[in-house]
Amino acid sequence: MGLSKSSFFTEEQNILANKFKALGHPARIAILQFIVKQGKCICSTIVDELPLAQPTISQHLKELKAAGIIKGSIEGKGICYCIDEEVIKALLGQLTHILPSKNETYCC
Amino acid sequence: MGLSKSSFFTEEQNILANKFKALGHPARIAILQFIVKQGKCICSTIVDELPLAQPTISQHLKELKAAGIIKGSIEGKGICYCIDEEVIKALLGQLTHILPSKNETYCC
DNA sequence: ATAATTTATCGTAATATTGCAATATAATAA
DNA sequence: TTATTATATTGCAATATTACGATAAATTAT
Repeated sequence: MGLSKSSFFTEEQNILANKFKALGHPARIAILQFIVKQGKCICSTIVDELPLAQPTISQHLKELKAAGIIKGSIEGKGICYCIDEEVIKALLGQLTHILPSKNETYCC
Repeated sequence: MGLSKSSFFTEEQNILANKFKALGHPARIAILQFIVKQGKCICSTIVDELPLAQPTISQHLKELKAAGIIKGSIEGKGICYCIDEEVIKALLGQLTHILPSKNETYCC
């Protein structure tokens, strides 16, 4: 029925899936890469950098923030976003768990 | 207009986003975790394990396979799926790149 | 206060995803 | 051959996402 049956899965599975989902769009990957490239936080420079309208960028930033991937804080005129290191580290850990241990035998 | 403007982004960004997108659903996380738990590949045991109909599981497996996250091979009666280690390793590497280097200063 | 700048929200059209019943396909078993 | 078992595909309804114009809200500058 189109409704994703998230209630049938564990809270952990839903949260993890949600973070990956937030990373699952080229615009959001581009935004993250740009934030990392700038080193320090930036704000609406992203709008000048990417071929998307300001409301669209704003929406993507909101999603990344809702998933906990980035943090934002007011800085002077605008809002300054940056990567939440802890979240990325946690994702790395969880992806490592999905990596099967090396000494097992596989069939494929 | 709803159409994701993937042509405006690099091939690399699109492929990476696609893999994350494949991981961005609780059912697919559950499927991957189950495959890992079983160690060896399994096939339609997933259907008995998860609260989803067989065509739905089949569709999720197809998406995971299309994104290159899992591999499948015919084994006896059924089809045997397993994690593609190399892909997970590559994802780990790319996530590490998104992790900013530690000695920088952040504003958030 | 007014203007300028920056970011967020609303509304809505186009498209994509999700889930499943029904059905098809493929391979083995009897 | 005819069953049986395992997986894939089709078609469709319900819902979600994507993108953006218009507009609002918030802040700084003049």
